Amino acid sequence: MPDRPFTLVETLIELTRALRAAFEQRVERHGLTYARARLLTTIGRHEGASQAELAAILGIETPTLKRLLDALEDQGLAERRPIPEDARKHAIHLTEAARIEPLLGFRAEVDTALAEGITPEDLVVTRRTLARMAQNVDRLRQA
Amino acid sequence: MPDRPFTLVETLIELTRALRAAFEQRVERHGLTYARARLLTTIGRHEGASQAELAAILGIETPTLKRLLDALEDQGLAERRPIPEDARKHAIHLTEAARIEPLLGFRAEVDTALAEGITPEDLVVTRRTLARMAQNVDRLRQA
DNA sequence: ACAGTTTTATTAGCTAGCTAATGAAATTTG
DNA sequence: CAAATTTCATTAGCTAGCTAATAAAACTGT
Repeated sequence: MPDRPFTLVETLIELTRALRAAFEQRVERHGLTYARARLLTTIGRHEGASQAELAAILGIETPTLKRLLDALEDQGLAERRPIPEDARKHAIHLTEAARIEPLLGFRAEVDTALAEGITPEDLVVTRRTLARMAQNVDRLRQA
Repeated sequence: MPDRPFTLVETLIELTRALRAAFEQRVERHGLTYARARLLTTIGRHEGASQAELAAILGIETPTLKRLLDALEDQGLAERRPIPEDARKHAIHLTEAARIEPLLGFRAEVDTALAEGITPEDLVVTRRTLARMAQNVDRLRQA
C-alpha cells in the first residue's frame, strides 16, 4: 500500500490503530468502546477508587477519565458516590447492570490472537524491546 | 504505575501514544503536528498526487486527509490545483513556503533514538513480530 | 491561626482518527 | 445510448486523547 517501508514509529501507530479497531468490534455489541470497556473493567477491579486513581491506573488524564465515566454513568453502568473523608472525591462503583465478565475474556482473546504464529521466544524478545523503547521514548521526551 | 502488567494491546497503545507525543514535540516548533508533518512530507514526495492517493499512501480515510490538508492550506504550506482530466480531482502541491527538509530528519532521528540500546538482532525479531501481528489483526477484524 | 501549596474534579478547547451519507463527475454495463 | 455503478471530495457527527485553566477542598509550614 504505502510506497516505502514505514518507519518503526509509523508501523507501531498503524498496528495499534488496527488493534484498537479490532477490540472495538468485540465490545460494540455490549454498547461499549475500547476506552469505555477498559474503564469499566478497571472499576470492577478497583471498586471504590477515586477518579484520579483510576486515571493513574489507566495512564490517562483526568479530563479524559471524566468524560469516559460520564458516558458509563449515562449508560447506567457506573456511578459516583460521595465519601465522608474528602468532599472533593467520589468513590466510583459499578452498578448492578454492569456485566464485565465477557469483557475480561476479550482482553485475553485479542492478546492470544495477536500472538498467533509467533514463537514464545520471539514474543519475549518483542516484549523486552517494547519495554526498552518505552524507556527510550521517555528520554526522548525530556530532551 | 498500573497495578498489573498491561496486555500486549495496552503496551502497544501506550507506547505509540508516547511516541506520537515525542514526535509532536519535535515538529511543534515548525507549527505542525505529527499528522500534519506526515502529510506535508508525503506531499513533498508525491507532488501532484490526488487526495485519494495521499490518503491511501498514509493509510487514513479521506475525510481525515481533507481536514489535515485544509489545515496545511490555511498555513500556506500546501495547495489544491485543479486538473484538466478530471473535474473531481485536485493535484496537491507544496507551496514555496513549505520547508520539509528538517521534518525528514526528524523521522530518522526518532527512529534511531527509539532503537537505542536494542541489538540489531532484537530489532529484526521485533519488526518481524510486529508484521505478523499486523496480519493477525487483519484476520481478527474479519472474523 | 493563617497564608501558601497541593490535590481533586471540572471546564474549555484543540487534535486526529473513524463511519455514514451525499452530490457530482466519470466509468462501466447491457 | 441510457441506466447503473464507481470514484472523488465533502459534510456531519462521533470518539478519545491532550493541555491550560479554574474553583474548592485539603494539607503544609511558620
